[in-house]
Amino acid sequence: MSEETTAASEAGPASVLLIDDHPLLRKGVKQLIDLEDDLEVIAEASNAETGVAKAVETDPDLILLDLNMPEINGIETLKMLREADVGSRIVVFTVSDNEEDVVAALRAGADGYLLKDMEPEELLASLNQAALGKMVISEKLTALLAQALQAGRTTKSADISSLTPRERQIIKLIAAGLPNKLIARKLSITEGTVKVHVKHLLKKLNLRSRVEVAVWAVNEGLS
Amino acid sequence: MSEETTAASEAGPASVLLIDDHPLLRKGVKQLIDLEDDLEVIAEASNAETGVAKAVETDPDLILLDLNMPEINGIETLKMLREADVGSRIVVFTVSDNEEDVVAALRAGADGYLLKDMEPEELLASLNQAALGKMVISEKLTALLAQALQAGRTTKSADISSLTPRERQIIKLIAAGLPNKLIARKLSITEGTVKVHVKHLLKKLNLRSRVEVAVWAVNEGLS
DNA sequence: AGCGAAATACCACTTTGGAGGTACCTCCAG
DNA sequence: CTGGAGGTACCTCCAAAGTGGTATTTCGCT
Repeated sequence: MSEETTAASEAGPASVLLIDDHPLLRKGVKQLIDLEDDLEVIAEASNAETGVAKAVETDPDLILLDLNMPEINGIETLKMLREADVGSRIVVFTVSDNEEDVVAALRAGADGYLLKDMEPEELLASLNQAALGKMVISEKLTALLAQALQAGRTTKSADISSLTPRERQIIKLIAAGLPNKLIARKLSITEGTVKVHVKHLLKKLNLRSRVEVAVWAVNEGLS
Repeated sequence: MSEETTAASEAGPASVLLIDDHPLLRKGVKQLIDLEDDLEVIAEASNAETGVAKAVETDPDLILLDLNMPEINGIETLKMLREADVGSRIVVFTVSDNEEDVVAALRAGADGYLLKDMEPEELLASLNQAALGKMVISEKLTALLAQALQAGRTTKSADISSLTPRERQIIKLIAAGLPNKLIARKLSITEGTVKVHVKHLLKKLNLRSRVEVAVWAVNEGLS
């Protein structure tokens, strides 16, 4: 194997699905893309639901996704797409150069993040790259990203001082690799309660799993 | 609440379950324990199965567990006890001062590790401590333990050189906090396959969860 | 006296993770 | 050319993790 199995490419031009609630912009992008032999818009959608449906239906190579949509925003849509096991490359295409959006999108599994104020040629070049599997990010954002990643920061990211004593105690045990059950045993509380603390920890530190908590703690020196 | 809920103590002497395939030794220990007002042997077992059964049945405060038993060894028994959600303090009582055994026992959730060549008075003192929730370890072992923990080592612990390229690739992603699904996406393989690699990783590194793998990797500098 | 944060507990539920097993393919060494 | 190692996939099954609630107690601060 090694082909056919993962991406749905090979053969002709790479198929593109546009998801954007702005018809005019879709039209413009479509025209632009159709100038390119290697890319072809095979479907469009103006909201999350139909977007996901079309994605599942057409399994495109690339999905261009707007962030600012009514009702269900782009990040949610992104998650929905991934939930639906859409394997397509997903590139966020938006006006927002807000750090939180960028980080959230990449976190949610975006394969690229492009700003709508790009030059058309740049956009095409980026989309081609994306279709080939490269992660594409607008240059304007690289500095911002570097900064965000640097401090291990992602969005605001609180620090250890915002944690309660109990939480600090538990984070160390997580970093020691203990499962909730053992943490509970060690602290003589129920596993359910440990879960509550872990939940709060994840919330406060803006992390997504105990693994991230453990890594964070280790890097933070919470040995 | 705050009492009654966690340990099953209060009231009279702490109840003790002996699990050891050596009847004579059981008898000796029982006599010794019965000299102590604060401890009482309420059951005995000569193998894993009946040991677990009695533990579930009597929910003792303390379980004294021999490691060298036929058929199912002590470590397995220990795991079975924890599986069965036996909340009792479990103290391993054995002749083995082998590092692997000690580490494995503590890993498996033992609350103590005592050597059979202890002085009777020491044993009693230790058991009392254990019944009160203290972790008890024979002094002879402390040096060994310190050494084992020091290098993050636990048992022999293989190193990164024993991993295949694919495994090395995956361990980094685990350390980045990615769940299997995202790792699969990133490597363009199925989640099932990722699980296989993770399984092998756990086996090779002798770790018990992806959290431990992540911590190990971070400490190892696999950023 | 009253309020709010922290800690605890429980419950129902969904999603991940991990174990164990089979199977197929490729590449390389013996 | 046979066999093993590595990689991939798929399967079932069960445990662990996480989410969303509600609720109680304790403690410290107005």
